[in-house]
Amino acid sequence: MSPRRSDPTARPTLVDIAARLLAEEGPQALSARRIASEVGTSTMALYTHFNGMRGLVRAMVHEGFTRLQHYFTGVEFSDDPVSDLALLGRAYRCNALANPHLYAVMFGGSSLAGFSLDEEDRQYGRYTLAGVAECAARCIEAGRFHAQDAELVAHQMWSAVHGLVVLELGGYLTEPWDADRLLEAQLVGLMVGVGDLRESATGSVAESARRLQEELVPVADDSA
Amino acid sequence: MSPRRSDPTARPTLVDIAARLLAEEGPQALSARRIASEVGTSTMALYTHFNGMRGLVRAMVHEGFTRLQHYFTGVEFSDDPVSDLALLGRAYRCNALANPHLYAVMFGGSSLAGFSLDEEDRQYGRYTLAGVAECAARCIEAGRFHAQDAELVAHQMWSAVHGLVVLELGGYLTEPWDADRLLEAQLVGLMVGVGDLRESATGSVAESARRLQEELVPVADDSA
DNA sequence: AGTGAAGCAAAACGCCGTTATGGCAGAGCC
DNA sequence: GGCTCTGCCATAACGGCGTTTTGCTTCACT
Repeated sequence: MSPRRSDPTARPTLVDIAARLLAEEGPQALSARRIASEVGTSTMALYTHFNGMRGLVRAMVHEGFTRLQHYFTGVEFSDDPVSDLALLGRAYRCNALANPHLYAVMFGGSSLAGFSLDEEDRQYGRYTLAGVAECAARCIEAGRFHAQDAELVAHQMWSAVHGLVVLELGGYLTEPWDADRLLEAQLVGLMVGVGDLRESATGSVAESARRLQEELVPVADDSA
Repeated sequence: MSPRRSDPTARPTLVDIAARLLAEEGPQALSARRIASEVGTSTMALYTHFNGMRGLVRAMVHEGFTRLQHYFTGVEFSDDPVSDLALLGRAYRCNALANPHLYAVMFGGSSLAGFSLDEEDRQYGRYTLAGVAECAARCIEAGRFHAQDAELVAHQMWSAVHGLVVLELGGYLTEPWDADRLLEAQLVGLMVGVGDLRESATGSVAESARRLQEELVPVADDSA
């Protein structure tokens, strides 16, 4: 009945090749026939293992959230939780820029092969962001934020950075209001908006920019 | 060479029917054959008038921005520019909720028929948001915002609300952190983040919620 | 009336996702 | 060893897709 969503031992190659195809040549290269010929089998393999094209796209979405999770776990908690939160935002963007097409499929855009997420997929996605809420809670505990609801703060963070990334991937952000500059303003604005002092927020965001190079880039580079 | 992008006198029916099809049955109903049979012609009409499927999707994107513009012009400037700005954010969301599939195509999601926007399309989209920057400038002039760059504020506003809407349309925002609640927090957070006093921001955002019913809903309902 | 261009119907081409059929290899059992 | 049974996949077909070609019709202009 249900497609074998993520059985890494059985056919890791198929979803990997599909992900590579999507990343390198975009959505239109991701056809059942093309994948099959790339793997060296017939299209039937795709049906026995993934119950069709939709099942494979679903498996790829899960893979996408796993990669996002990987970026998130790369940020270590410091004694400045606001800096941690800003770094999580940067990590979110890094993942999206590293896997732009996959990211587009994950968040409802790119209706690939008539694929649409179901509630289980979305719950899977929400769970990935649990760490952000945890970090927001630490900001509140530290007295940096006046906001009370850590989950709400996490969702504000999510939608703000997500919106920036979608516009960036869509090519809407160009000089002089490019994504890099907008991100800095957006992060500081977010922290101040939920209660941090502007001076503290500016410092923490700047600190997170420093940590991006030192902590996160090595994590992104290591080969799984 | 170039497809007749928006020639309202020649074939208004074709793009209208296509838009209706997209709105009522979603992206997979939007096929050249289906549209042709709905209009009562052959698929060739689609090529003589729009240079193929991509050209028609492009025309629909322009139509989408026109609708967004229509929502924007529905908000009248009051003597509280922050309330105006918040209302523009609400108008943006209203348009997206009224035309969800079209909205998805406009912003890079939903790679319909291999369609992708070109720089002209994006410039068309950016121009639509000029009014937001204008309103942000009025907030700055009124001394409500500490931020200096009105365009930057407009972009922050855009990406924050855009992100919220994309997550909402993707089904990611559920109780108790639903889109309605998140929008209120996001709007207040934005205003405070760019320099408004929390008390003033809360008042202006609440005022904009009142105006949404009085000003904008009538505009949305009037038939063109 | 003659001529030109424009618009569209019909059919075909090469893709697509999907399904039905059938062959083949290996496991379990006698 | 032989037998069956099951999982896996190659092949081929089906319907639908966007697009192109061809040619007919219609209509404006001289």
